[in-house]
Amino acid sequence: MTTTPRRRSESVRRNGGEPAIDADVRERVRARLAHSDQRLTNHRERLIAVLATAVKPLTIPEIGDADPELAVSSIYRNLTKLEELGVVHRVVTAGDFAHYELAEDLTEHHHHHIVCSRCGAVEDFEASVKLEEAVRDASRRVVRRSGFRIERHVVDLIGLCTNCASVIDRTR
Amino acid sequence: MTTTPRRRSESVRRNGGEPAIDADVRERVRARLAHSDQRLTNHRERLIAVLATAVKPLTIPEIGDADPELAVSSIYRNLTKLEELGVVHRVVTAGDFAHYELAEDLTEHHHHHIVCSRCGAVEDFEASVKLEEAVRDASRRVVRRSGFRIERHVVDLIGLCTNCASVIDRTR
DNA sequence: GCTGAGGATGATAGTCATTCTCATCTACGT
DNA sequence: ACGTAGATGAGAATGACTATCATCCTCAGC
Repeated sequence: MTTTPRRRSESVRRNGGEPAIDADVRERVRARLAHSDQRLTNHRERLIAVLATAVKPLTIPEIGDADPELAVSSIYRNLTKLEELGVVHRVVTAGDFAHYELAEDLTEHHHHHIVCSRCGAVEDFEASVKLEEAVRDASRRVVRRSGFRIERHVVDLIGLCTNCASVIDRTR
Repeated sequence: MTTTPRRRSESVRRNGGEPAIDADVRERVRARLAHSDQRLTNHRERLIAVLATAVKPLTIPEIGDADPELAVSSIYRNLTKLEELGVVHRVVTAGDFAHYELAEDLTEHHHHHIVCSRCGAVEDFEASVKLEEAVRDASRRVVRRSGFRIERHVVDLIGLCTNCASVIDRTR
């Protein structure tokens, strides 16, 4: 991977206090896990709490920083399982680490991403109704034409975050 | 990474013959390299020829298969350099390998991707005018609001390719 | 409360795509 | 032809991610 500067979590929580999941979200997660005979363990709940209180998709180091009780190997194992069950989504960028966020049908908060092509940093943004309609149309057309079974879409705006932009300007 | 089935290139060429670049594209690539004091070497030209004749973004193994003369380490080194110069784009998916394609302003062929969330396979599709307008609008809004310097956008439709869909159906 | 069995945890070792190293080669100006 | 800056390629190194396995929970049945 590219020699990306390693950022760690600064202000990653939506609020300052203890991470606590919305009871509603917790029950929906529990239901989805139960559906596949999976338990909502203490650690999984804390993992989801960290993601639920974040304002943007988090990397594994960021999750570990947010709750140091969580062992790295368990974070990886649980994120993989939770992704299979559709509870979380992996957001792939150009950076060194994958980013994870809660699935949108749990948070009721459909959004898209602004991604820095240099360091892989991710931010959220919400799209217009027109954009969503157009994507839905395209999706339908593709399903009909190709054999793909489309499940969701990604609309990313790629560019340089302020930090990387200034670094590049200085280099030139 | 997930236990992705390792595909190799099957029908990856747009035509069956020797890979040859469109003279127009070659000159534009040469110009862009010269602008940064880089040479369009024989190997770089062949690398670009492989990408230019492909119908979809290619992985490094696929590039190596298409032209076995190209050493893997050189493919990586040159793709990295060419990406910095905006000649190629890296397409990140959930699969084991990154995919590369020629930059759109070289091919004059703006398109988007259908990505399999299970094996990372990628196909191209073209978007409607409405979608493109909506994305452009969103992009402008984001530039004004965040500090990001938006350079391009990605619209991916995520789902399961026919192959992975049938595998999953069989598992259930 | 006690027990046992299936699953969860976490330290550590392993894997493998990607990057780095460096000895060699090539292309171009002089 | 010569020198040099850059390009090449084989192999080593890196590091994100996964697999392993001994240990720890959790909970149903007693």
